[in-house]
Amino acid sequence: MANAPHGEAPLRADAARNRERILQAAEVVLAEKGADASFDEIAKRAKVGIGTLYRRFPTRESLLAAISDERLLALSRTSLARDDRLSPTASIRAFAGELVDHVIHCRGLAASLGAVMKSGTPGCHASREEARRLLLRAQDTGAVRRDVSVDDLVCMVTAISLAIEQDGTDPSRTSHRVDLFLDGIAAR
Amino acid sequence: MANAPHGEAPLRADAARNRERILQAAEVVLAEKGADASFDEIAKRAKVGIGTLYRRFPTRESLLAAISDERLLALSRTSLARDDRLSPTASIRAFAGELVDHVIHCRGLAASLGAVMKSGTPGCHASREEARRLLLRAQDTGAVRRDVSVDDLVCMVTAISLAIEQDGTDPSRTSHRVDLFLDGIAAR
DNA sequence: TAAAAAGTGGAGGATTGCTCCATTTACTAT
DNA sequence: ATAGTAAATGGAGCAATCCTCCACTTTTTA
Repeated sequence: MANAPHGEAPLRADAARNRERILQAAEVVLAEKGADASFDEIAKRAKVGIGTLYRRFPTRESLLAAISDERLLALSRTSLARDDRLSPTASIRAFAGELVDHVIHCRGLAASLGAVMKSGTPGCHASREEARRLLLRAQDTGAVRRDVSVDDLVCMVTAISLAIEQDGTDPSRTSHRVDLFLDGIAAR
Repeated sequence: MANAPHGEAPLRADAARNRERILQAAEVVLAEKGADASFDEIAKRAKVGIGTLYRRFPTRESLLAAISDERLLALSRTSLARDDRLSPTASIRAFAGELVDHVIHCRGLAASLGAVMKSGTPGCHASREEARRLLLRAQDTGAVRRDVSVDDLVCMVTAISLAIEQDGTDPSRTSHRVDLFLDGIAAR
């Protein structure tokens, strides 16, 4: 587990410890109360002053990004690792499905997924890169239209997740929807 | 212009007047500051006490639904009226495109579109009905897959609108995107 | 071990959400 | 017309949350 902000200077020992405490607390609180849980509560649970929380994670988005980071990194790696076993389209399908699963798991993340994915955290960056790679591969083999972008893909994932979160769509419809969207971007 | 809540007892004259004022103010403020604009500001602009606003629209969603209502009703009617002039697929395309336009116009509506459409307001209800009708017709002529639901369609509209709202995609690409996704639900 | 750098906590000002109820206004029945 | 009543109003005010700021503490460095 990385105890440093991906950005620059390494943290002082106590700061790194606190950062970790915050992330753990945040994960619990967010899973419990959704992505708009109060920062005060997170700080309290982490036994850290509110100031410390803000210093480390100036925006809600940066906190969400940090929490998602490891998972996204793992997702990207397994995706990369398996794609010689799957067709380009099937790879995208799998990756998108797993992404939805993660977003659903962090209740409320959906609404800010787009911003989070652009946050530059290693995992977020890696997963955007992986999405790009998947799309390019599929486009090169002629399976997907040329005019589809990574952002289009992220938007799909967002919309599917939102639907599940908000109007209580049955999560089992996820893969059906992913299919629909993917057929939409398929070349023909 | 309906001056009554769709639900029950008709409003008193002054209340109806105020309701209308609120809706007009809300439309302006929401278009200006997005769907999470403060209720206080809306009340102030409508020259109405905050209490009045809450009495009439207890939730943000109910306000959004009321604002969308007339427009959605109109959309449904024109859609119904023109469908002998358009192919089933073209009808859906047109309807979906107009829906996206409306959602874009109410900045921030996209994220709660699903919930709003289920609110039961006459316009929201009518447009869901119209969507259902369009889908069924297209499915009966074999133009669209059997496994596509109204909610799937709403989800797509959400995705397209989100894409435009969030990463500032050029709205002129809307119809292109609608095409993209409609191809996805086409039978083949 | 002392100076410098980094980090901390939480008080507090600002904003917003929402409730509550004394007062005002519109309807209704006579 | 008018009195009675039911509906509607406005905004004070409490609670929750956001986020900044800075006097103080802890770690690192030389």
